[in-house]
Amino acid sequence: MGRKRLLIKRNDNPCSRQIAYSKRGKGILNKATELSTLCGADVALLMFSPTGRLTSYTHKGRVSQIVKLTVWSLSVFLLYFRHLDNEEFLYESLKHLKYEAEILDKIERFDALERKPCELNRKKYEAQEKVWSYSPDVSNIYLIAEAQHHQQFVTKAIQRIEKLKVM
Amino acid sequence: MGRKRLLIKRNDNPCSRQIAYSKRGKGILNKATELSTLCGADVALLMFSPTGRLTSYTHKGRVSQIVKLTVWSLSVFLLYFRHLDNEEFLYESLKHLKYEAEILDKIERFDALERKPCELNRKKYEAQEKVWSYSPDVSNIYLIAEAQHHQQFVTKAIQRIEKLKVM
DNA sequence: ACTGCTATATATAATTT
DNA sequence: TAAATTATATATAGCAG
Repeated sequence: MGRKRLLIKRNDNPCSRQIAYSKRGKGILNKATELSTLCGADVALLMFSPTGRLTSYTHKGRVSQIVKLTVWSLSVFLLYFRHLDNEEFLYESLKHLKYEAEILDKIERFDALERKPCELNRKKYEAQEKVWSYSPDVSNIYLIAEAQHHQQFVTKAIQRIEKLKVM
Repeated sequence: MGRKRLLIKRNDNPCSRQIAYSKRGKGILNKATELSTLCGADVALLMFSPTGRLTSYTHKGRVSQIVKLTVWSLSVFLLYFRHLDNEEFLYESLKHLKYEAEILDKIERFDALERKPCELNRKKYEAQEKVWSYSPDVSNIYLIAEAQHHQQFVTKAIQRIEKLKVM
């Protein structure tokens, strides 16, 4: 889409790489917005620029809000590891984390069990297909805290489902 | 980009909405891939189709792998709530969750502290800007489990940072 | 739904300001 | 060096099978 046909290979010039990112980033953000409004699709887009800056898009739906919050936590953690030697940065991170924790403290009034959206009771094979179609490759996880975190999450999910199966 | 200029408004025809999603979904997926390879950017893209099917893209980097795994957990949970009345679906979910838990069990050999990538020691204001530029709106979270989950995560992050500040 | 086609709208690489 | 312009490549709306 430019004056020259472009090979999709890593651009080794840091300057033009950043320019390309800036342009294409805006483009894809626009596409995500269009897809979301046009088709009513729940879209979450996360982009870390070559210099590490995060840009994200999510429409106002439920799934994306949760994803956004999760990613925020992760991005803070990753920034923390990148800037371990920067005292002042750590202090700023800390302040922000405390603030977020306070907000999160107030969320407990919501309860998912009051919101069972069973209107989408589709055929069994459809449901199964969905579950199996998403198989994450977990071989590249480096943070032990993350692994444990997810492990706990999945374990709780199992317990919860098992409990509801018995009821 | 079609034969007619299109208003970016919700398409109320379910059939053509699905077709538009199918085409534009592929397009944005391609854009995400290009952005990632061309600019070396860490991109995560998550799209739920109008019928609820998840398509995701992440390059092979660390951040996105974690995000992908997180989102997988969330998507299973959300599907679970949508299909509460479907016994067989629950059983299939359960099988898959158990399998994932086993994989996660084997991840503990990685340790983030051996991988401190301090090469990006930039100016303070840059770091601060990054942290503050991402302010998630947490007002639309409906799952109490999710809120607690994130709260715990953030609390642990605080403790860890405070511990390292003292050292 | 799913391909392929084509006319047209959009995105963007190179260039200029 | 960032923003605007321009020439071209790409994406896709409307069709057809």
